[in-house]
Amino acid sequence: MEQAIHERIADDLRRRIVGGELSVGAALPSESQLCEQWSVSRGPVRQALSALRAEGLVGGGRGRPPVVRTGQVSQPFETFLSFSLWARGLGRTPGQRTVEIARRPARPEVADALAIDEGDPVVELLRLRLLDGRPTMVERTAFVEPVGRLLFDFDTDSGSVYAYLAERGVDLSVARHVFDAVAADETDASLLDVPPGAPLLRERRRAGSAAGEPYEYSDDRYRPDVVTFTIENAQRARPSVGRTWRPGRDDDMRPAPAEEEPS
Amino acid sequence: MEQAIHERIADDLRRRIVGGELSVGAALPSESQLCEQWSVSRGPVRQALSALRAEGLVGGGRGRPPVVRTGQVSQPFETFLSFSLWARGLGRTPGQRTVEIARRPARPEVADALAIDEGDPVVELLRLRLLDGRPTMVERTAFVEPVGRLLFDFDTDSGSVYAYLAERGVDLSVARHVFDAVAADETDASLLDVPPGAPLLRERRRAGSAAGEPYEYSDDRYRPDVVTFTIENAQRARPSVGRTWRPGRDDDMRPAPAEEEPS
DNA sequence: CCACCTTACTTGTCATGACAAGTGCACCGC
DNA sequence: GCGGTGCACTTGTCATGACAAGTAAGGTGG
Repeated sequence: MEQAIHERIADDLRRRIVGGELSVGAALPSESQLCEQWSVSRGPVRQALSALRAEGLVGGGRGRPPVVRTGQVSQPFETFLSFSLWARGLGRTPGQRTVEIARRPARPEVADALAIDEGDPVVELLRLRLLDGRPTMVERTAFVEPVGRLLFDFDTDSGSVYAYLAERGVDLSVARHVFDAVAADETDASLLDVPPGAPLLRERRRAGSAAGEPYEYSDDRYRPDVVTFTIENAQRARPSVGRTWRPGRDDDMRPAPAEEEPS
Repeated sequence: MEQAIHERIADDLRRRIVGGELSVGAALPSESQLCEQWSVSRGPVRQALSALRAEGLVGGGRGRPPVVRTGQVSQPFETFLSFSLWARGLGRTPGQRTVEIARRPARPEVADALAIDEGDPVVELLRLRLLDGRPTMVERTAFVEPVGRLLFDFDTDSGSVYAYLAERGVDLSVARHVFDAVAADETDASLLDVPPGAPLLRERRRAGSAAGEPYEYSDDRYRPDVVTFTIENAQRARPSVGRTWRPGRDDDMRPAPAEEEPS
């Protein structure tokens, strides 16, 4: 028995929900029916349904059979952390152009985020990320020195830094993302092909080990006409988060979007 | 017995964790100990721990007693939905200035978001939201007509629209938030006291009933120097989301933030 | 002194049984 | 026809019991 029964039940139901076999609003089999189908007691069945409920996939309550709430699944941790993995999962082609990689003393903001002293050495990476060849995001990442030094042995244009670090034994398992908006500076503007001062969606990310030790701090600036971030929120279920690609047109970025003005 | 035992156990442990009595990294009582303390079987105890695990508060695994992972709790649904409730929970004073409330035919974007026909009547509300008297957010909300009509009997400058709608029987129980960045138009600029074209953090929110029927669509534009949004993400636990107030200075918004430029 | 193994303790999983509480529908009386 | 009632079915909650699987510590043999 490799996988627990309740996980197999959950996986099966999840597959049927996201696959569309069970459409939104449709009623799932009742607990007793699932018990019969899988020849198990109510325990594992309830455990599976509880997991799906926590994911926000199914709803329902006492006296009411479970129903499909949505076919949307929250993006897993790795997908949410790595641009390359996210793009590939979307079926798009990720790309990158490394502008510079450098070892230099930590600036105050970086030192604070990485919990090291100002002036301690860090490895900073400045990359332009592409989606199907289109400029999408400017990434300014600072790694603590023991992690960053690994990057000098790696072609940062070739693939996912995250996957490379993972196979080198760097465990990134907790992350904190803070979102705001900034105006494009000269570097952003020329790389992303937008006018200077254009609004960009900024994600500042701090990621580290399970113990809370920070490994990387990143300042990512997205073209808001290409990428948005999404939070799905329900009364009782846990929120689900995701990064969303918007297949917009190239000329979509106007200085002031007047089309949404009321009156 | 008003509250189920497993909920009482979970509440007690949660209180002790966020209250600091159980610090991060500390071990919780083992299951058998909790069984003794509460004089219950393992069922409710495991249910309580499972809930806390889903909230990301505790970790641990087979053979290892549960440990406190973090004292941070995800903001509850209502707090994340209502500006007034959020501000008050923060200990700040929310304020609002209603610029206009109008009944008009739905524009295409609004009609699409509310799943009604273009030109169907909607009630649109344009408000400036304040935090401790400082301009913080411009809110453009469109309600479906049956809900929006209630607002004409309500002083939209007096308090929380959500609290009012809730007590009138409107159940907002699912919401979807999409984040991007836009440049401030003339209206935004004059209300928020920023230069036209300044970058704003935009949250577009669609909220509705549990059945998925949309009730409101809102375009909220935040001053990014005052409010940010946060996602806390861990390898196995569900993500926790929050809206964060940044006690910044008033002169913090420069045309181009050059201080974060590398090299 | 160190590597290995045994052992006690922990959590994960599952079965079985029982009752409470909520929902929806069919039936019945008016 | 219509409204109210009762019943069948559903999920929520909890007890008890059992075994598997993983962890950590202490003892043992080299």
